[in-house]
This record gives sequence, structure tokens and C-alpha cells, in this order.
Amino acid sequence: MSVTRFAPRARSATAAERPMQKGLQTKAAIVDAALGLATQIGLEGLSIGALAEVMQMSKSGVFAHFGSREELQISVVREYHHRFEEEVFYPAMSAPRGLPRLHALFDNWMKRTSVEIDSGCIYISGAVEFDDRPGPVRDALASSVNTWLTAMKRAIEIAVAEGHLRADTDAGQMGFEVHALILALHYEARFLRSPESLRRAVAAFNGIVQRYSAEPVADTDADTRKPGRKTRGA
Amino acid sequence: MSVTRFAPRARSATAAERPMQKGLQTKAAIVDAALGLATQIGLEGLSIGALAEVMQMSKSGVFAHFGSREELQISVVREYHHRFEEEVFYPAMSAPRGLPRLHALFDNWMKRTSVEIDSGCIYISGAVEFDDRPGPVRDALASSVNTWLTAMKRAIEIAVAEGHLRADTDAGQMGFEVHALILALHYEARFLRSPESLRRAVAAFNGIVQRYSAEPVADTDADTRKPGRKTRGA
DNA sequence: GTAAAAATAGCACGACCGTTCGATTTGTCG
DNA sequence: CGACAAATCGAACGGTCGTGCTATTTTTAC
Repeated sequence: MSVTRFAPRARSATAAERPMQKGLQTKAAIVDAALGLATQIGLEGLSIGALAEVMQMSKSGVFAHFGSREELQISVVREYHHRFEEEVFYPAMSAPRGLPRLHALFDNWMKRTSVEIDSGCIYISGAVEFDDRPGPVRDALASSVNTWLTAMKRAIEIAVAEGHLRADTDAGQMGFEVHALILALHYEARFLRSPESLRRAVAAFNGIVQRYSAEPVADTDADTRKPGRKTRGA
Repeated sequence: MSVTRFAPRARSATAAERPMQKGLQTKAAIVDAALGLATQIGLEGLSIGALAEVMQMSKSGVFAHFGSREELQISVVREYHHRFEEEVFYPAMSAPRGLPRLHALFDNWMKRTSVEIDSGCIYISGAVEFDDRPGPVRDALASSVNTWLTAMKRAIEIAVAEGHLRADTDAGQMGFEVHALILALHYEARFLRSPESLRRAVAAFNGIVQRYSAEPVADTDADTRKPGRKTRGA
């Protein structure tokens, strides 16, 4: 399974605002609208007819840009990957190495997953839709997800190297547990509409960090440790 | 939102083997087949045509038993609820109150979620499919899920009452964290096909239990202190 | 065994789907 | 401006979907 990398740097604009000739311009607009639809009804629910109506174009006009529905879905996945990079990954990379950066990653991720209640995460809905459906769409999804999970795992390893987390920390294990929190947040906020879910996710994250922390946290001589302490953001 | 209760006791058979007149018998067989399809392609992907083919019946013959596709979906949800009771809840209730029972619940749940890789959990796939689609199917799903999550929360409260878990344990919070593990297990086992996911889920569960445990695990000091202190507001 | 009732089949409808193809409009460039 | 290419449209095809009707078969009850 190929795992792409987050592009090294380069602040690039949203697809819709990149300069281009007419054709690519509308194609970007279509993908933008398609992503909006897909976050609501899922990648599978995405239909060219509905998309054409939103765009006020003919079905065939929309279709011509992709050549197949599958290619459209893949374009949507790529665009989502792109935005995830921009809104979650890059901003967090400006935080100091170690625990602060890990915390920033989680915070941005959480925001993207829950704050905008009306739009789901296609990494989550797509996983359900394509877990039994092999093909290029599934591959694109899995590749993007793996890229992101690997990036987070690396952030954990850096936190270990910085001495913020215990030296024997299993980064894969901790990554699993953090990923779990995002999934639960998505589930309980979006489906069960539980208002406590965000608070729960934050509390659980703090618990995980504490468990893997290099220094025991709460004791009589209070906090000599700064990064493990602050927690509770946003 | 109405939340049903798990039926108090009563070992009742699988729908397919309950004695009944012909009509109800085939209806049960249809629901059985429908559940099989739904766990693979989802409740939304479930089509009467495909179901008729599996059953070797005419579309209208299948249809007549339900009157609408929606009613078919609801029947599937109800059947799943029934089996969940039988395979996850009841067996665990014979374990001793407290931590052993909670552990049994988690184990059974985990098994149902991951061991049978080829069939997903419609509580999870359904949540994604219906989180933005109000209606009776969504209601039935949410009701069943809430029933189960409440039952598990109660098991946690019992473990607290038994003195197995710390007296200040927030059962809702701990329930959230356990639920998160199941979701991550489902995601990583079924979509990412990660072979470590089961081990990860077990390890994480042990970590959670340890954190909420009344007794420090590897210490004779036996004060109330070892696992993380406060940090959690309610 | 026979009549009422329940279960199932067969067929058709309208809606939407992805896709194809030829015609037509629009943008680009010398 | 004119010519060529790119973009878009309109209509149609074959397919599947849920659903409604009317027969026909099968089960049930007396």
C-alpha cells in the first residue's frame, strides 16, 4: 500500500483560488462543491446529477471533467487531503517540537472533526463506505489516512525524543488511542448529538498524555513540568 | 429520544428458529438475509432487488412483508439489537458484578466488532450513514445504541460501587473512552486491515482500567494516589 | 374437501443513476 | 478577425431503484 507524504512545505491556496485557465477553474469549483456534498452525504452518495444541479451545469458538462464517477471521487479525496494538510497539519507544525506540537495537532484535528457539525469527515465516513469495496477510491482514502496517522505518530516520537514522553512509549499504541478519541468524538457529536463529547475527548486526551508522560504529574511539589501540564486547550 | 431497555432476561432464540406460521417464518428468513447484506454493504446499500435474489423470491414478494424499504431497514436494526443482546450483553451478565463483568462486556463487544472481519457493525456504519438523515431508521439506530451505551455505563457504575474502580470515577467519561476503543478497532481492523489493532485495543482497555482503578497496580504503598489525580472537571 | 385468507409472483411505472455521442457554444491565440 | 481547440450542452441508452397494482398460488380453518 502506497503511503504518500505530506508535501514538505509550500503554502498553497485552496483549489478554487489558484490561477488557471477556464477549464481547470470550473473543475476546481466542481471539486469544491463535490467535497461539500460528500461531507454531508458521503462519497458513495455523491451523484453527478445532484452535483450538476448545484453547479447549475448539465450532467455531461460536469462529467466531462472527470471521465468517470470514480475519478470524481478520487479528486474529492485528494482535495480533502489537501485541506487537511492546510488546516490541521501545517498550522500545528509551527508549534514547538514535542508535546505542544502534538497537542496542536490534536486540537486542530478535533476542531475539524466536530466544530463544523454539519460536515462530516470523509476519512471516517469513507472508511465505512469502502472497507469492503476494493478499488482506486479505497486506495486513495487509505493512502491519505495512513499519511496522516503516520505524521501524528512521528509527532509522538519527537515528543519522546524531546523527553516529554516516557522513553518506552509505544508511538503506534499511543497513536491508536488518540485516533480512537477522534472517532468517538465524531460518533457521539455527529450521530448521538451528545453535547459533552468535546469535553470528553479533551479530558481523555489529557489522560492519555498523562499516562505516557515522562514525569508524574500531580503531587505535593506541584508542577515542575510545563508541557505536560497545560493541557486543556481551546 | 426514546431509549429502549435491554429486555430483562428470557433466553429467546434467533428469529429464524422461533416457531411461527409460514408468513412470519419467511419474513424472519428475509430479515436474517437482510442483516447479512447490511453488515457488508450498509443499511443504505441494502436493496430489495438484491435481497430478493438472495432469497430466490420476487421483489414484490419480499416487499410485501414490509410495505416499505424503511420498514425493512428498521426490522434489520431491531434484529441486530436482538443479537447484540444475546451475543454481547447476556453472556457477560453471568460474570461477577464489577470489573469482571465490565471486562466480559468489552471482550464480547470486541469479538463482535473485529473477529468476524467480513461483517461490520451496523451501529457504526449506520451512524455514519444516518448522522445527517433524520427519520425513523435513525431513531431506531440511536435508540439501540443508547441502550447499549447506557448498559455499559451501568456496568461501570456497578464496578465503582463494588470498590473495583475509584469512587470519583466519571462513568460517562470512562464509557466514552471505552467506546472510542471499539470504534478505533473497527476502523483499523476493517478499513486499514492493521493486524495490530486487536492487541492495541486490549492494551488500551487495560490502560483505562488501570487509570480508573481503586488500587494502584504495582505498588504496596496502597494509597489512593498512584494513577492520575484530578485534572478532570465534570 | 372446500372456501376464505394469506403469501407470492408478474408486470409496469416513474425516477434517478452513470455514461456515450454528436451538436453547439465559448475561450484562446496567431 | 478568423481558425482551431476546449468546454459545455442536450438527448438518449441501459440499468437499478422503490413501489403499486392485479393475478395466481399456497397456506390455513372449518
